[in-house]
Amino acid sequence: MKLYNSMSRTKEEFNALNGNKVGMYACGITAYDLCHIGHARSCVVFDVLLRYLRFKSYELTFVRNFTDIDDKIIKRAKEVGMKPSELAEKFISEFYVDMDKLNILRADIEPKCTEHIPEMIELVNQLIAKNHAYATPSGDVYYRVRSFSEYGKLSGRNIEELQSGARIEPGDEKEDPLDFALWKAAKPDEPQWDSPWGKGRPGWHLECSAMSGKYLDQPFDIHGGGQDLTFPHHENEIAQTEAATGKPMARFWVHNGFVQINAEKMSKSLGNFFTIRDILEKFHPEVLRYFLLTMHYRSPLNFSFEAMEEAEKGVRRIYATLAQIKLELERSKWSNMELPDEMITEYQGYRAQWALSMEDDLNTAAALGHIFGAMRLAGRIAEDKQLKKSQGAKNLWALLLEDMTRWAQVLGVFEREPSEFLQELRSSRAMRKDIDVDKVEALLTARQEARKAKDFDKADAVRAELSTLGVEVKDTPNGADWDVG
RNA sequence: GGCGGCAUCGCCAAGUGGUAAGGCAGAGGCCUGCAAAGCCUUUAUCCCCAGUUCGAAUCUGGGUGCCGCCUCCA
Repeated sequence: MKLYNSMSRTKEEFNALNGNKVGMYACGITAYDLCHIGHARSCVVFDVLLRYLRFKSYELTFVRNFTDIDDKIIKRAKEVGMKPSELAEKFISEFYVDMDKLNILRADIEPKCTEHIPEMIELVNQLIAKNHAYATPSGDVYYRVRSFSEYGKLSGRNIEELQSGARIEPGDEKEDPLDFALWKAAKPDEPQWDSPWGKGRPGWHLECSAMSGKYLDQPFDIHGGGQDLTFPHHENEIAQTEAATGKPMARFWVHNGFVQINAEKMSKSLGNFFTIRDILEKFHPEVLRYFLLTMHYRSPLNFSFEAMEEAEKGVRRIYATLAQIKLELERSKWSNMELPDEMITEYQGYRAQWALSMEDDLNTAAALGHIFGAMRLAGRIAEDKQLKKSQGAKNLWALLLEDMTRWAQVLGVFEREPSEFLQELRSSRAMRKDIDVDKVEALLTARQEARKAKDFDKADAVRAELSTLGVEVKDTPNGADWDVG
């Protein structure tokens, strides 16, 4: 497959160096608050990458860390009167709640920063020994950025450009404004660990170098994260790891694009901030996951509730078609008729295009387009009175369901039993629109009785009433059904 | 100021040299007691200008507009 490598700024052919073993590391969350849509996107993107690599039979080891100690955690813990470790634990468990709903698979290894202090200290020791780092009298340790000649290679910056923007805070003991902290001397009332430089705690960038180094062979295959982590976080990881080991850190650097609100960056300061929970109050989690896959992972993605409603319709349509096909397949007798060759060819086209799309830098948006194509074809066959009873239709539908299982497994959507999912989706929509389900059922029964008596005026009146409630009635061969309009 | 990205139908969105996927919305039709759902048909020459090429949404140069990073951030 082709994968865009931020380091080379091109799509490159991805292959594993070590047989079919692949090591992947993604920067996880800092556990100080609930996850927002941006986290959801990043996690979905790397979840699909992980699923796809496994689908392609790579033997993948995926590491995703938790930052469970840093400035933000300490600050928030003070605000709410918790210990930083308690706060981090709380938000790590909240993370799992959200991610499970979004059908994000667990990483193989989910290391926590505070459980890897010795590894980090060891890494700092190596850097000091190689003159890439220095301790200050107060017990801070800084990375000597100018000692690493390749600094800036990932983010495409050079030292001089960075120099102009860098500042020294009062009281800093840095040799150079560009230097960044590897180890921070302890402050009173803050979590601290013993180290050769006195009590203190690790800097943020250090943990990813230490933990990826511990769990993955270097260079490992894929390092992922949000676009904003490119600089300085990933740049600093590279500086740390490569200066210490003398080996490249990772072969592919993969960055997902940002979620935006009204074409602007989502941030707390702008007040345009949505947590995953905010969304799931109104929408089924699978709708969110689907929505996140309708755009290429490197593009900025504009979030809105209107866009979510559209996504919801898309998901519903796929499942509705699947449900219809499953129903059709219950037929016991099939004619000997085969499908026209053009239909077979068309179907094979969607199938092939799906694979090509995924091969091309994980183009889930295009892949979904081809799934729609396949669904439309399936529906077209079901519309044809002759074809729908044919052996040919049966074979194609069975093949489609089989393919769909694979597609769903990779994308992490459309995995559910269609009828069950449609029920859940309807409940979710009914809740969002404040629809009283019991009342709807009662009206529906009344309408059915009227219809049985051929009292269509009354039946239509009831339907009109349902319509004002926001409910649309569907008459099917198996009775009346309803959905949120 | 430096670095980078983006601009495709009413909206969302694929498409990196060979003649514009798909979704949502709209229109007409089939189906239906009437509807809904579904299916069929239908709606673009790709921000502007110049250039390269037999051929460009796709490459080059210039312009305009928007966004991101450079400070914690998925």
